[in-house]
Amino acid sequence: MPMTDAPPPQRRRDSERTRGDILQAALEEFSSMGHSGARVDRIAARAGVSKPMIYDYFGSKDDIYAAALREAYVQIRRGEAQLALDPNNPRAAVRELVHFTMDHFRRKPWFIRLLNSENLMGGKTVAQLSDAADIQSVLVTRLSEVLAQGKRHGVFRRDVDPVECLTSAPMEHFRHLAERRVSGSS
Amino acid sequence: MPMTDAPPPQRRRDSERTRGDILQAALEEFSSMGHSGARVDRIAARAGVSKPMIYDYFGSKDDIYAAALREAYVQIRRGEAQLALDPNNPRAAVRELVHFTMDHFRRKPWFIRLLNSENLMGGKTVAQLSDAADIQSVLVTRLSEVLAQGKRHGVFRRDVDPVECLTSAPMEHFRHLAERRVSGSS
Amino acid sequence: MPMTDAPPPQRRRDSERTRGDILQAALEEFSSMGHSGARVDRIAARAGVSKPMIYDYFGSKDDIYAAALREAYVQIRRGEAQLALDPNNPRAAVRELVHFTMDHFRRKPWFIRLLNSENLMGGKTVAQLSDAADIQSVLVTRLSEVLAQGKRHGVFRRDVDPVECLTSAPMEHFRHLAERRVSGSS
Amino acid sequence: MPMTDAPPPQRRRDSERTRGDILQAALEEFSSMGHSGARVDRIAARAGVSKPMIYDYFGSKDDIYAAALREAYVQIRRGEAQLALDPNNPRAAVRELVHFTMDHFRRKPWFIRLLNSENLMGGKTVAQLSDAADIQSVLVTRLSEVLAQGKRHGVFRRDVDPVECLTSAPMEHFRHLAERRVSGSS
DNA sequence: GATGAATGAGGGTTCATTCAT
DNA sequence: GATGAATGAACCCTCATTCAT
Repeated sequence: MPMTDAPPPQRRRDSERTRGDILQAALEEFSSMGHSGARVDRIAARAGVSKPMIYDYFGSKDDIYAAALREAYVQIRRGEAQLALDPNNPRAAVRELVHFTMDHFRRKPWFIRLLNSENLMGGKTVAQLSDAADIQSVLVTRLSEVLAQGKRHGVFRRDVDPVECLTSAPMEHFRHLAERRVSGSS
Repeated sequence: MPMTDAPPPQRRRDSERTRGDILQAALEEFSSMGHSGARVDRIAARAGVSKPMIYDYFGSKDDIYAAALREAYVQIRRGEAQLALDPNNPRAAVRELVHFTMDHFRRKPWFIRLLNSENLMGGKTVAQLSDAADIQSVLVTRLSEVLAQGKRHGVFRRDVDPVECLTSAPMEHFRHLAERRVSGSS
Repeated sequence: MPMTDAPPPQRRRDSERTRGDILQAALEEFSSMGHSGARVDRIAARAGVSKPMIYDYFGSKDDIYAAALREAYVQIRRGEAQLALDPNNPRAAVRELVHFTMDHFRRKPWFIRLLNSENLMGGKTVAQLSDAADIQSVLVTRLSEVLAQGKRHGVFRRDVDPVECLTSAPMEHFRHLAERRVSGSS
Repeated sequence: MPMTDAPPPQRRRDSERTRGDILQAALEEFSSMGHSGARVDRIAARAGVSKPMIYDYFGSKDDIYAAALREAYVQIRRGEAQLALDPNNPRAAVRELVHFTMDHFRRKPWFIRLLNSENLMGGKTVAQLSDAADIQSVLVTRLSEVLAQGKRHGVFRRDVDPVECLTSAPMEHFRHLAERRVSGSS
């Protein structure tokens, strides 16, 4: 009579991994359901842990939301940091950055949905993450370099504040592009 | 003694107006809070009616949501219908349509937020509105006309399904524009 | 086939009475179980209402607790107010007051248990009831009168602050009496 | 090389001390927060041990509560046992006992609060401690001696059951004293 | 012996929805 | 037609308790 009955669920003892699993599950749940539509039970189920663990690792639903948002930004910034931007060709560098961002949107649709969900809850903005500045600094630094080079090369007409680029709503940005595109092609 | 067919119209007027008030309140609540963030109490308070009235006029929270979505589309379509599109200049006609849409987005920010909130509730899509087809038909018709003319004039290279234009995510649309814009300007 | 099935629970529509029922139930539950031992479910069950009603009438568990405490004081003060105290015999008046209080303790044992339960939750004291002063003022007034008369008649040796009488812990009071009694009788 | 019978005693010492620490922490927690207000986490933190240790040394929250209650009684009884009561002066002996008890209350306020907390949990009474009788027997014995002597000396009018003295609520006891005091002084 | 990690069972609170006037 | 009063079903969160190292 061999031991054929599967071992009991064998609760994970790896706290690092558990934390990651919860975060991933939260990312999925929040981006697909929004902040108020998300259910802590579902996050727990997706992560394969019990509900109280979520409160052990993160403090509350809002805290997991913040952590998920933070994680999303960390992921995209990490990708940007690994980009090889040619400092001598600022135009191409900007193009590269935009392309990477767009590609990230397409490859991880939950990202843009998660960002959108921010608008739907009063007051909770990514800017309120305690270390938001640190996280965004990666992009700011790279953008600054590129813009500085561009100015030096005479490619861009005037000083552009990289932080302003970040804070201007993407919609506005796209709107401009769209309008110019249409009028430009007539 | 003029206008003596009195009471009924007045009643109906009030009834109609109450319905409108509720709808407007729902529009505001849903677009600012999202589907699950919205509270029926708040809609009632905003509309200045009691909660049961809401269930009298609409059947359930989801029904009000659908009605609000419908109303939003009706409003934008009504605007489009009043647009004077030159059938002999399809390029300009498309430009006009896009401009109107963009302007609508800017003037009524709740519209785009309401549309976004759709993605955040599983399954509930505008397509599920019972008369979605009818509502959208205004735009479809106009777009069809324009595209047909354009094809005839040789402006557009190939058949374009107007419905496909509507269902493709706006983001995708913008992405194309953005990518072309960048590469086109290098 | 006569109508023998009892009418449905016939939900109470009398908000005044419902409020009173909840308060009474809370009084019982809190005094028998203490603040943290009390269960909102049980209060609701005792009062014969559903749980949400408790949150409609009072705002939270802590608020019902405060209301119950308040009610307890109101009840004992009401009794004191109806006491006929002879202003010309301060000694007898004090005796009367003490007797009434003791009797109240004996007739409504929950009262003293409810008061005791205060000590078991940090910070929550009767003094924190917003209108504590108003409620206690009945006793303060009566006590002041009696003490003033007593002083005038030369019965009490010196000014006694009635408020101090109230704030001094009953235990301390009893301890003094007990010690004097024992030593006095030796 | 003195004192080489080393490890075991030391171990036992530590074990004993850990147990004592937990008990002391429990005493503080239970008397300040009541039975249901007490948190096992806090007891562990106060005692400087991990939570599972508590379940190793005691079996459950209720068991710690019982142990704390027991410890409280053991402490007061130990004090009483060391009292030098003059068997030939029963009146003074009783006075001494009462004085000691009152002093104990004053010096260790948590004692009376812990006792009070009993009333606030249904069913859990000191009487349910398995060895309650043994613990209380110290006082019973001493009281019996004193009362017996008193009767022999003709100081007390009739048989008094010492156990009844213990079970009658302290409040009742104080009430008698208070009433007599007031009426006696008129 | 000691502990970090994990959980079942329940507690307080909210919310969409209905009843009865 | 209109509403104050009421509720079932969750939802977020906590807590005593145990497992596995």
